[in-house]
Amino acid sequence: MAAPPVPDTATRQRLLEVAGEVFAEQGFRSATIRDICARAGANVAAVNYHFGDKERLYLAVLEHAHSTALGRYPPDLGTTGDSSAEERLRAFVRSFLLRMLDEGVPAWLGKLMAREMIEPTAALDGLVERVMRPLFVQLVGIVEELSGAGTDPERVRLCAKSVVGQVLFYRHAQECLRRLEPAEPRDSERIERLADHVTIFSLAAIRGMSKDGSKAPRSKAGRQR
Amino acid sequence: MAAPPVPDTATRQRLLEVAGEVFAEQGFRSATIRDICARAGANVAAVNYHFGDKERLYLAVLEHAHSTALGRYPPDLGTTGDSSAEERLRAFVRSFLLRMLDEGVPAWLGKLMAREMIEPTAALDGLVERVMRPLFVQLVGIVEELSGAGTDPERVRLCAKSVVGQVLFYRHAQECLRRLEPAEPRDSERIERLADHVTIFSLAAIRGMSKDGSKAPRSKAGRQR
DNA sequence: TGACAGTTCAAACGATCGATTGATACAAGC
DNA sequence: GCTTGTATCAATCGATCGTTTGAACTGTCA
Repeated sequence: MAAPPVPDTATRQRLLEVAGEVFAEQGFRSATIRDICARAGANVAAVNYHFGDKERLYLAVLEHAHSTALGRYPPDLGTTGDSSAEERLRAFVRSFLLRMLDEGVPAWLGKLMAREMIEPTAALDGLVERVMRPLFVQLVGIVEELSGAGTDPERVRLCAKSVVGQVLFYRHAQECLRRLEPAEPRDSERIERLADHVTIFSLAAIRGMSKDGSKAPRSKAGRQR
Repeated sequence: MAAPPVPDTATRQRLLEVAGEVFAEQGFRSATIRDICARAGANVAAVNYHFGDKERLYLAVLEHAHSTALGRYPPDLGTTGDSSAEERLRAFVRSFLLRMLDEGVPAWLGKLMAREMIEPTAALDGLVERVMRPLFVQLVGIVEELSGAGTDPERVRLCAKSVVGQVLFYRHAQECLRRLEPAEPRDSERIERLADHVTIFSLAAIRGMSKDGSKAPRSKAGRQR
């Protein structure tokens, strides 16, 4: 009886893509429907017609972007069922970097995710459960295998966070790095170099920590005040 | 001859502190002068009277917050002139974490910095040159000493970025972590644990990488499409 | 052709924003 | 007492925001 909820897709699709750019550039609150519609060549009323309101447009953008990015760069990209943990770690790091930094993922996904992490909207809860938690669990599995059986689960999770932190740094600190180190090579080549470094650095750390229990540089310093 | 440019400081000081909270919560553009003035118990015209306009209030907030934070938690906190590189690394990591996460630095400094990195305003250029670059140079010096003389300077810088990335992760991903791992201990104790992990992890990585040249897990995988 | 659902449009609504204005209160200097 | 400079206030301006409205246009099926 009811008509299909999403019949026409021409204007709707343009809005979805343009809105991604604009939300990534300006943030949810500062982005204006007028700007989005103008860039999409649509009327101001188009957003309210196709998505109901501004917030539901934003949710649709996040959904659309993530299914695109995870389809293009899956976290086990290039590995097979019997790949070693080292290979799977590198694939995880590399695909993660690609999703965050590569142009054409769409290009604004990384920026949009960074925004959502710093300035959460109601969409973050769903994002954590549907996207981030599965990815993190997968990474914890890899690190666990690298650490050897019997390693303290808390330390495994800390190491996994160290890996994620290194990757996210190149997204979150992008504008700072652009000012700190103006000359950087082409993007695709740079991403491969970063993936190499993060993988080697993390492997050396995990192996080194597994060898000797957990020797700290004795925090005799600090703790004052 | 001219009167001192900042004679009274009662309202001005309250505005400075309240504005920090509000800018950290809402971001520069979404924060409103009305909200700031209301929380500070001042009239809407107070900001324009004391600071000229909204943007110069924002600059004053950043300036004020950083001089406070670096004074409270200097990057060589707890070390002396003849401390080892390991001790200086731990002091750097720990004070960095404290500046980003500790309540009462002021508490909103970390959030404000995270925002400025993701959504840069005109203030970021000055921030990079006056705050971030000196800190990064200092860290590079520590990592260089740990890596041993003759290490590729590019790799030293990459390792320094890996350290910074791990620390910033706990600030930038705070809202995600709160959803991923709801139960977390008291803040001050947690910061010490994080400082321990980041230091140990990074030391193991730097030492492990220095031992064997730079063996990657052979990126035979990936690279397709 | 005519009816109808889907889509687009110009125009307007009420709300809220940053900034300005002119009046006022207060204290110090002469 | 009078002037001067600092500080605060209520009131208001013009601009811009998200959203709504009702008419116009499109294609399809009877």
